[in-house]
Amino acid sequence: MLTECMAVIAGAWAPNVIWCLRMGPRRFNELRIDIPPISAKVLSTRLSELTERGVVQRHVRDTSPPSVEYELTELGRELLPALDAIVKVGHKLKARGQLGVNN
Amino acid sequence: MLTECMAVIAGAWAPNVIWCLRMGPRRFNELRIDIPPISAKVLSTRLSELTERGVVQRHVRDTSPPSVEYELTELGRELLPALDAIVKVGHKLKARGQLGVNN
DNA sequence: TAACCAGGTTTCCATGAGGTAACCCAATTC
DNA sequence: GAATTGGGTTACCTCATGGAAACCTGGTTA
Repeated sequence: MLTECMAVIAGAWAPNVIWCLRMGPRRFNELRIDIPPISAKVLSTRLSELTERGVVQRHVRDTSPPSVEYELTELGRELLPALDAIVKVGHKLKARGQLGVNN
Repeated sequence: MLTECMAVIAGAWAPNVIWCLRMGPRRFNELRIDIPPISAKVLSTRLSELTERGVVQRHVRDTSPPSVEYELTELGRELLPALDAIVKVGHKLKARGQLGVNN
């Protein structure tokens, strides 16, 4: 049950993608810049998974060359408070010097 | 930043362990029963990581044979609303037939 | 004296997710 | 006609992670 639900945000960089989209729509290459270590392969995989899961929407705008925008769905936006809560705990732990991660 | 904070709940079954501890202290072998597919190795790894991160506390009770209880710290309990939020979204997606996971 | 318990630890192995880098396509600009 | 741009896809490799199963330790009971 929990396992199943956690699958919504599973996969490398998935939470980051959701997080970057919280401010509004973003294009493929913008996301690559927002999340520097992500590769095109993984970003595209993650975006299609998240789209398939109904968390993200893909819009193709008929410009030339066509540009593609990704944005959170309403349901996707419901994940933001969850990520927020995790970030808060993360900060507290960091303040205590626990949580020894790099970036 | 987010990446760093997400590390708090990283590793297989980590969210499940936290989730199982939400009702109160639990012993090693109880957790193995609560989360059937977890192996002793992974459970013990996860418990020590979570303890190190300050999310879980380990109590050895001087019985014979000594029993060990694990319980959420105050900080650990702050993760519960986050997991809750994710579960809620998971349920909505499931109701829509998206999210094709097994268990 | 042998077996049993809790609470792990150790060894070994396979797998699959992620990283790198090269490539693709069509339209546009130089 | 060559290069660029956006938005990817493909092929290949690697290495960390998790699973399985055996083992350990010290006290207890049969």
